Amino acid sequence: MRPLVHPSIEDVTVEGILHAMSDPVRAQIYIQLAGAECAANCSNFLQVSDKAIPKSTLSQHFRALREAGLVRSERQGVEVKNTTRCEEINGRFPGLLEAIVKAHQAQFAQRLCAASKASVPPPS
Amino acid sequence: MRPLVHPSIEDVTVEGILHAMSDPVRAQIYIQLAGAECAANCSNFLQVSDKAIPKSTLSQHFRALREAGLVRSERQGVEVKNTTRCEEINGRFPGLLEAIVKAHQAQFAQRLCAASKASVPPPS
DNA sequence: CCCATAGTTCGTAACTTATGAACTATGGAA
DNA sequence: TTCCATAGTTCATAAGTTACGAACTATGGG
Repeated sequence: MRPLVHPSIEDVTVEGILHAMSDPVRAQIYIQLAGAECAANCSNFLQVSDKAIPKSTLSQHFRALREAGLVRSERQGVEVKNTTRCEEINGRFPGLLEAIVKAHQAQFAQRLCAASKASVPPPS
Repeated sequence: MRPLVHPSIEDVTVEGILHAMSDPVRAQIYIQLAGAECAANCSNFLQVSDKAIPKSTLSQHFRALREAGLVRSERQGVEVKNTTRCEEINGRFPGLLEAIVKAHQAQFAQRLCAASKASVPPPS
């Protein structure tokens, strides 16, 4: 089993970050990691917004996040602990991650709002 | 030939924007459009950062930008004029496009800088 | 040593993207 | 009109990417 590979911060690209964050499952994972107090292991995400994610798929998503430079993964015993590399990325691309996370959250809020309106028929 | 389709602003998604902007050619096109004073036609981009783009590919890139909601395309005679929808998008996702464009530009500047250092050997 | 847990890798089917060739639309010239 | 050039789209297909079940690997107990 090959070791977990992380790009050095100079090799992290905007394209890579945007691509990684353009997948809703990965974006959700990243946002939860960013909001978490401590490192999370992969299995914490076998369930993402009501959707079951097969573990091979999850493993690939973590690899994508790792190779884009968004997360750092470290073996700890039988588990892999994941943390974001947001500080490094902020150093290189200030404001980028914050804007992306904020936009994802705004969209989530807008969807919730739209759904609640849909369930209450409009005044005729 | 089917007419040019644009999503309404409520149907524009963060995922879609990120995915569209994660391609370097599309990002370059978007950034140039955003900086342009007037609408540009597609053929202005048959050449993007020293790389020739086949016109069928270019057409697909414009379609991707259009369907992600990033640009508006309008037929004007034999040409198609393209403009960004940045104001609408800023209304829905404030700061997102600005951060992405800024990051792409920062990366471009960093690459230029790295290249100029590489051509001058380090002091031994 | 064996098992359970956590995750990775592999193989393949499904999807996406790039591009040449053929097509369509528009506007002007003959 | 008819013909042609220009600008772009669409189609077919080859190449690349992604999803996920099955098989595998690594680690830490009993």
